Amino acid sequence: MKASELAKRFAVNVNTVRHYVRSGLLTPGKDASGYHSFGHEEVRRLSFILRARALGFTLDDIQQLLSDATQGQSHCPHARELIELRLREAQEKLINMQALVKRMESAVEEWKKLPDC
Amino acid sequence: MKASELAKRFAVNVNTVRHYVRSGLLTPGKDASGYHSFGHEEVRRLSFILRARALGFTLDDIQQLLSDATQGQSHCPHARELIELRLREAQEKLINMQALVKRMESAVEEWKKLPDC
DNA sequence: CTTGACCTGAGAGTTACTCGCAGGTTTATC
DNA sequence: GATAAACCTGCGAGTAACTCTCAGGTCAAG
Repeated sequence: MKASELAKRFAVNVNTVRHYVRSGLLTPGKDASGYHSFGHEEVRRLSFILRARALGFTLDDIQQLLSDATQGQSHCPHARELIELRLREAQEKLINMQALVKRMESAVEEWKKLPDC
Repeated sequence: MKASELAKRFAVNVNTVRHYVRSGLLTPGKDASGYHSFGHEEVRRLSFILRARALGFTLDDIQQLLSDATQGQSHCPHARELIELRLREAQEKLINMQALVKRMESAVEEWKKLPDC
C-alpha cells in the first residue's frame, strides 16, 4: 500500500502521512523502486495515531505511547498521566477561548450600535 | 524609555517587545549608544496592539489597522470586517475545543473505571 | 579597571502540518 | 519504442506568535 492509498483510506492529506513518516511515527518498508510500502501494522499504527490525536495528544505524546507499546510495556499508566495533563491544558485553553469569544461578541455588538464609527 | 522598561510597564516579556520591533509594529528611535528609545507614541501603539490582540486580532491584522490609521483613514470599517471574520473563526475553534474537552473527559472517565487497564 | 547587569540584531526552536521543488517511476497513448 | 501525464521520493521552507540563545557592545558600581 502506497502513501497516497493509505492517506485516501483514512481521509487525510498525503502530506500528513509523509509527515508522520518523516517524524518516525510510521516506518513503512520500501518496494523495489523506492516507494513506501505500508503493511497491516502501519495501518494499525496510523489508526492509533489518528484516534490519539483526536483525544488531544500531541505527536510527541503519541511517539512516546507507541514506543512504550513496542517495548512491551503497557502504555496505559503513561497514557493516563498524559491525557490528564492534556485535559487540564485543554480546559484552560477552552476557558480562554470562551472569554475571547465573549470579548469579540461584545466588541461586534458595540460597533453595531455606532452608526458609522 | 528602553525596551525592558516598556515591557515591565505593560507586563509583557521583553522579547515580545523586541518581536514587535522586529515585525515593524513598533518603530522606536535610537539613542546615542544604539539602544531603543520608546516615546509616548510607541507607548500608545503598544497599548493598542495589546488591546487588539486581546480581541483576537492577529499581528498581521494589527499591522494593517495601524497603517490604515497612520494614513489618516478611519480603521473602523476595516476593523469591523476583521473582527467579524476573527469572531467566526474563534467560534468555530471554540466549538472544536468543547468537543475535544468532552472527548478527553470521557476518555479519562473511562480509564478511571478500569482498575489497572 | 573589572565585574555584572544590561542592551542589540540575528538566528534557531516551538506545533503539526502543508506546499513546492527537482528528480525518478509507472502507466497510457500513439 | 517514444513521450506525456500522473505518480512517487526526500528535503527545504513557510505558517503564528512568540521565546530563547548567542556574540558582541554599553554602562554603573566598587
